[in-house]
Amino acid sequence: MFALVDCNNFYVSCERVFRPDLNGRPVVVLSNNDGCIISRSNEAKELGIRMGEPAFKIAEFLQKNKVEVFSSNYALYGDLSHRVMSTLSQFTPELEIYSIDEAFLSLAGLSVNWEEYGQKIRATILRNLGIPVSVGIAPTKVLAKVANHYAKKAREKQGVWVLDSPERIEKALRKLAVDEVWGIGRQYSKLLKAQKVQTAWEFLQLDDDWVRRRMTVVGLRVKKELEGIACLTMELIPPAKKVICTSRSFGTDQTDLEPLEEAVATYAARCAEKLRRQHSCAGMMMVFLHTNGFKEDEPQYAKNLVFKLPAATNSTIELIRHARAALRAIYKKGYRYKKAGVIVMEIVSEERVQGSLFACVDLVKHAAIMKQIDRINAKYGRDTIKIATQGSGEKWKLRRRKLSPCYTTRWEDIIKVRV
DNA sequence: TCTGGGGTCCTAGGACCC
DNA sequence: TCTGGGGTCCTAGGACCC
Repeated sequence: MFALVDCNNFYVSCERVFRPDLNGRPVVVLSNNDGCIISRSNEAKELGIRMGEPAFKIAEFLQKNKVEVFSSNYALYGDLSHRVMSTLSQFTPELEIYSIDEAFLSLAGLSVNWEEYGQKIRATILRNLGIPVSVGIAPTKVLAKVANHYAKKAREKQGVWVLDSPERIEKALRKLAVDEVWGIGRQYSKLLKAQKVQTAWEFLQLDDDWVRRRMTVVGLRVKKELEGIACLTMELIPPAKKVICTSRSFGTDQTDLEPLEEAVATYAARCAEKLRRQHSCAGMMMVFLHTNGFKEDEPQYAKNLVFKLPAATNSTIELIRHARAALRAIYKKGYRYKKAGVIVMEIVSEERVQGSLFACVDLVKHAAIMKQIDRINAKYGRDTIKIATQGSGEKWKLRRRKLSPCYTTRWEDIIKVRV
């Protein structure tokens, strides 16, 4: 058996942990740059606020309905996510952290009452962290997702749903719209609806060959999982990333080269940090920038440059140097830029870097410097030491007007209790 | 004024190898 | 006279997830 534990309205729930006065009220969290709605409390959902809705379009509505609005605070969400996962690890030797707010637990070999076990998980997370979660328990991962879906919907079940018999599974799948199934997105549900398939149960009645042909092995795997045949296994150790991307929209449009250089240098530095964290080096890089495609009346320009690095590296200094050169090659004066980004590819393990016969920088020396920089920044905070090109971000940094304090990760932001 | 950011996997087809 | 068999790598495009 597998359990899928999913935090309810995670970002909103994180904000509420430190603002209990917001319980029972409509609350939303915005994406980076205060762009779109990406998390909604139940009350906000009931008001009809849609996922992904641009915030400026409904600004008036939000105000009128007294919706509490927050900018994304990833430092807070990331930290609380860690704590949730560490609490979950008490319930199983096999935990797969699937995303910032979800995890699969293998319950293999456990002989307990599933319902009670789910309730225990839920109560523990709620007590330790103040975050409500839903628990779905079933024989395969896809079915655990289905169970979780029902756990969220049926409030009388108090957040736990178990699918442990063919009868229960059939009943659940007959009522489940096919596009709610994990792995069936917009395109496949369109394809399925053209075949008169509306529910997950009807999907199961399709011919395996047809599914394989039209939806590849991925679709067939989903079908088998729904039939109760486990095809997906637990991924206990997160595999190293094959591509790493850091990109942001700017708080305000940028025209000059200099702030763009700062931004791109900062993104390159973040990529370098991510590479070092997974003990990898990148052999290829892409730098891109573009104007705001939504502003149809303004001149548009978008360009990217992909190139091989002379030797695979995770040195901030090296990556910034190359990213900067690339930016200069694609930058054109006279446009209002909205977004830029750095992507690193051809990622290899640190130990398996192929040296370059013509290398003109000493990457071994760089590695030693990076190690010290990481150590200092880990202790004293990000960018305590940084490369000068990164600048201060004064001109281009994210808009985050409604940012909450970093209650759990900054000394100055810790809540003070008066006795 | 204003529209997020970061990933994975699979397939088909072409070029090329022995 | 006849037109094998087995394979890799790369790219573009399409699907999906949170």
